Amino acid sequence: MARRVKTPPQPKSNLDARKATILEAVVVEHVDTAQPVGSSSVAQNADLVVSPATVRTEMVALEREGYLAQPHTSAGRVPTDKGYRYFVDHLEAGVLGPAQQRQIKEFFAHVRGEVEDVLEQTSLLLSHLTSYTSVVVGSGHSHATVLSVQLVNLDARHHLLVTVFSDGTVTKHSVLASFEADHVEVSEASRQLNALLIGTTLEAKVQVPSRGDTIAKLVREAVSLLHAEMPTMEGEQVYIGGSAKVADVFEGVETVRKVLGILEQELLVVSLVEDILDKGVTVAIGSEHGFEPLSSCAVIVAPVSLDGETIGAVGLLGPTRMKYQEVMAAAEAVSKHLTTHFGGENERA
Amino acid sequence: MARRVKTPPQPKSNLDARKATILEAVVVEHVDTAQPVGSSSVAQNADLVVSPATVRTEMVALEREGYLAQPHTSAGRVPTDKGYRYFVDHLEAGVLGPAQQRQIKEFFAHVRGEVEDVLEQTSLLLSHLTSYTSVVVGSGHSHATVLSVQLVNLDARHHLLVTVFSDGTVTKHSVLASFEADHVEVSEASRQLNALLIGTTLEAKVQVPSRGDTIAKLVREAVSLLHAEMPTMEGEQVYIGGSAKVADVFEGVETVRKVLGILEQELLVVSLVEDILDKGVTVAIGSEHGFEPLSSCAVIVAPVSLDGETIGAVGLLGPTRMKYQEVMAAAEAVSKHLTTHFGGENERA
DNA sequence: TGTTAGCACTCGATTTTACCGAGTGCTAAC
DNA sequence: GTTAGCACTCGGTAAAATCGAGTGCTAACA
Repeated sequence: MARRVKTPPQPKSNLDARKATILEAVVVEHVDTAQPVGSSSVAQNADLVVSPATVRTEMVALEREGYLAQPHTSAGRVPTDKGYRYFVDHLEAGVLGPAQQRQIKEFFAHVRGEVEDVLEQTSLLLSHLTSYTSVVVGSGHSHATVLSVQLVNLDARHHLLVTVFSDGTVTKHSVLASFEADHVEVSEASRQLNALLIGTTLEAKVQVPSRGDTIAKLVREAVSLLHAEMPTMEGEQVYIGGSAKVADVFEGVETVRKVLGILEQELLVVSLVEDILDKGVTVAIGSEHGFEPLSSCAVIVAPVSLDGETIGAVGLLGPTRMKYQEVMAAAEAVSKHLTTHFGGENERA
Repeated sequence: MARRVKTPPQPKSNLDARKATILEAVVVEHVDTAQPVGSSSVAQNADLVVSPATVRTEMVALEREGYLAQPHTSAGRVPTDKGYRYFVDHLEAGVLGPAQQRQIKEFFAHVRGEVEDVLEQTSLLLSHLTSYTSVVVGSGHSHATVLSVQLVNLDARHHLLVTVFSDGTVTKHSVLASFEADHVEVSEASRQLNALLIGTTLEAKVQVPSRGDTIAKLVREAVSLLHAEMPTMEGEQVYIGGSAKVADVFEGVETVRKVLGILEQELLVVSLVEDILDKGVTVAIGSEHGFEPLSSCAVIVAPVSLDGETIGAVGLLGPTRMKYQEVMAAAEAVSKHLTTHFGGENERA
């Protein structure tokens, strides 16, 4: 039962100033200590000038309204998902520490290489920066156009279809033909494929030759292979950085196992991140993403765009008890840098 | 201090039959129960017809010789690395369960797609089969020959060098030129590159044009990019399956964290596997691989070859307390299947 | 009416103690 | 060389005792 997150922020979450302060104090302390927070530490800590007793009264109210929970009688309070949600919704944009800022600048000043490499490195950066597990997603090339297609023959029946797209990605497909084709025929097929496909996107229909000769058959085979890729997630790239952090950050072997298991299924991770992005949200807390096995996790995402188009995302996965401000700032900073990195690179207008 | 593993098996490991039986019983039971093993259970269990007291005497000897250890006085015995080593050295080849055999057959009968996909799937198979973490390594294409080179231009200064090798791998390299080049020049460079490189390996030196024109510069740039790849591990492929199993199989969060951290550094994993392969060994137990952070692990490897050449390996990583027989059988079976899978595919002689 | 001090009470966490028993090493008899 | 017998060790578990952080409630207070 996923809690729906609407674009208008905090539909009815209106807490008076003091309750808000108390909630915030509880979140901050609990994130820091991982322990239930008692009334007295809140009373001292925050810039409230009230007694613990008053705080207690407020806490009872906050609990009734679902922002806090009590692990058991006579323990302190712990934020609920709803409590965290209020907290992040009312978080003013965090600033990154100077050391981290420098680290990011440094990184993007020196990083080079293929897009794939950059994304992979970025995922490591993010994970180092935040000490949570990071996910970097590069969207598939659904509206990239074909720059070049080439059919290379390995032997009489095996060929390799290599396609270059305008976004710089390269795909390969094995073509296993039921008939033999020689070098000349393959070259000709290659030429025809180029003529046919260059400039098109994979979504576009193309007119394939219906003749029955070897060349036409090769062409048809190749085109269908390429287009078969579309409906699947193929072409999506996922880079997961710091999965070892899972063991640090979650307590309980069971949780660790579950989260690691999820991370292994990269398709799942991609769709999770994209779901969250689609909702227009940057943070999904606990059950909000509607993905039960990760109900003790929070996921923070930030889109990476190019020409107004979302071409990927960076994400961070940690426990709901997470340093939201820092992590959100890091995700945002990195996604911005990535955006300009690719933007600057592709100045081919 | 890595224990050297020489080709001549068990240099001085000669235990009389009874000691061997006892050691074996201890290993088997401890692998099964994860508990120290006492003299009485050994006396009952094994087909020894001696009393616990006798077993105890033998155990004292085995401990003195370094095959067994005692967690503390008045606990049972636990095998040492040396104990496990003796055990696996004297293991007759295990047979796979019929269910597993079927699973493997099934898998290789139905698997298709690119080599990379097959290897990745295989790593999942292995991990399912054994419930340990698996590592599948594909060697780089160091002696594959170039089948095709193509330079595709993205814009005036950005080009993409796409190379197809005889082993079916495809690489891409961004070429960022300091000068502009038009479509025609790039095509010509592409043509020349083909003439120059087709049929060569990346190890071979080629005669690049020394002229100063755009085309020659492009060609030189491309060739140097390709050759720069060689010394690094690039081209190595690693597929790790079931890293979540780490959390099941090792006790202690600390160990889990450490092992996961290692697994993240894929280069490390590759070199570990290749080290073990180089030693001509199939099992590295505990400190044998000389890699301290994995001192509580055993690694089982099996090479995958093609035409007598080792083209990759499958590996399994678990605790030293591991089901060696089963796992070795699985690794061997899968590596055999992989070998014939690729062997059968590439019948282009 | 909202705030606070006071207080009895709860209940998980920690420490203490007691105890059990699996397993050992040794010795003496077979 | 093997075995039964036996005293001894020591980790693991369970029961008991204790502690104290934190609560909810009530009554007094501003």
